[in-house]
Amino acid sequence: MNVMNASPRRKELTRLAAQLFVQEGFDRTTVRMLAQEMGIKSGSLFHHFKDKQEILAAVIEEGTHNALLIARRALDDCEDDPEARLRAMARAHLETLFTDRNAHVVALFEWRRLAPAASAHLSHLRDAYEALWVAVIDDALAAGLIHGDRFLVSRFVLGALNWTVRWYDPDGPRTPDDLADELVAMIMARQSEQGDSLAAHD
Amino acid sequence: MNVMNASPRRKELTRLAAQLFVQEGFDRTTVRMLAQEMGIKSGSLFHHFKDKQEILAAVIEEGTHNALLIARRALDDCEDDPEARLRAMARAHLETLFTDRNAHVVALFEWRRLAPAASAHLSHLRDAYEALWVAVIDDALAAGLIHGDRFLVSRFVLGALNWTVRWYDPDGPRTPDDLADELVAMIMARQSEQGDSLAAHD
DNA sequence: GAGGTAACCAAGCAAGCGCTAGTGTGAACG
DNA sequence: CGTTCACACTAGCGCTTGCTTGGTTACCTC
Repeated sequence: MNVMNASPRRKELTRLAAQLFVQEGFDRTTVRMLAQEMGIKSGSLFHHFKDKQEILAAVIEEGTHNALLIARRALDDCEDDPEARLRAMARAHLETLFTDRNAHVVALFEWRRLAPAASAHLSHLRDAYEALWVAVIDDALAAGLIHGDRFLVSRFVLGALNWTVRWYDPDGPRTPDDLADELVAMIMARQSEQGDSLAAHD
Repeated sequence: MNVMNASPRRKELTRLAAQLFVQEGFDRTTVRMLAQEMGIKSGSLFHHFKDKQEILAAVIEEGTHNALLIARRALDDCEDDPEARLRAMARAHLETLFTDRNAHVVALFEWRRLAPAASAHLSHLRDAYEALWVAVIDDALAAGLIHGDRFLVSRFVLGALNWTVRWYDPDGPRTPDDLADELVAMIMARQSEQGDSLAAHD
């Protein structure tokens, strides 16, 4: 049922489903389209998933689970000052957003299609992830690195980051890390010389 | 066909459609649901709109049209310095986002459901709106009010603003103007309460 | 080689979908 | 008074939807 005990086959099917959900949207993706993409017939799909809803839940769970892992690892690996942690979180967010892009686009834009039960379960995963952000933002505020309302700042930052999936071009000149650094530079009260040179570079 | 020569009845129907599209999503909203909400039978709907697509286009056109009007008025009415203009745009954006919330949520999250023809037509409206933003951001950059890449800054700001529809509670303690002011404060290089010296650079 | 199991298929059902055709009605207009 | 027109209705067509059913393989285990 959950992301841990999924068969390899199911994982692969989940990946393909995520791709289709992004291309077409959840509602317009039919079980027949899913089956065809997977190289099986539509009836066989229900051997792997109870119903279409469960496919959506699997996609979102996989993505959110990975985001949590990547963010935790990034925080563990980075230096222990507020600026480094803030930058690490922003980088980790964009890294997972674009390596696991399909799953995250689905999580961001098709969440409401989840049945209430699945939504409740997955909310915990998402809350755990957001808690990491809030902690990092709080530290940055306490250190005077940024200022403003903790709630608003975190929402604005997450909004700016999440919205990148609507315009960012991975084939363009900018790396996800460039974006993360630029965003951190933008919101920092006291711009460092490094922030300026980053902004000028291109 | 367009937002100018629409009958009052059609405008009212468009408003109701926007509400349903937000509640259920475009794909899950059936013509029967729309008709019931409007107090007519499903067949009668096609007297007012050519097809379901046209309803979506009408909703989005109405919303984008209003956004453009409000933004232009806000820029006309405000003082002529970069900071005031930046603040005015942010306020106008949130004002239209929440007075016309349904239409804008549809425009933001159901744009892809538009048929190519309608999408092409409405893109011009949206581009005109974004051009206002780019001009204001450019002025703010030139004045040293903010710094960073003009492209990235505008994307980040619009992302942060647009994402508010996902979390902002109109019944909460904060007004849209509060949000706008806080966002502008967050990205401004020179915070008022902090006599930071950075006029030297750039 | 018997039994179990994971993976698949063919066929199709019941419900719901967008949309059309043809008709009725009351108000407006010459 | 007759015509027109906006607006609504009834009835249903043709198609697609998510999902079920009953059965068939291929492989693993004892």
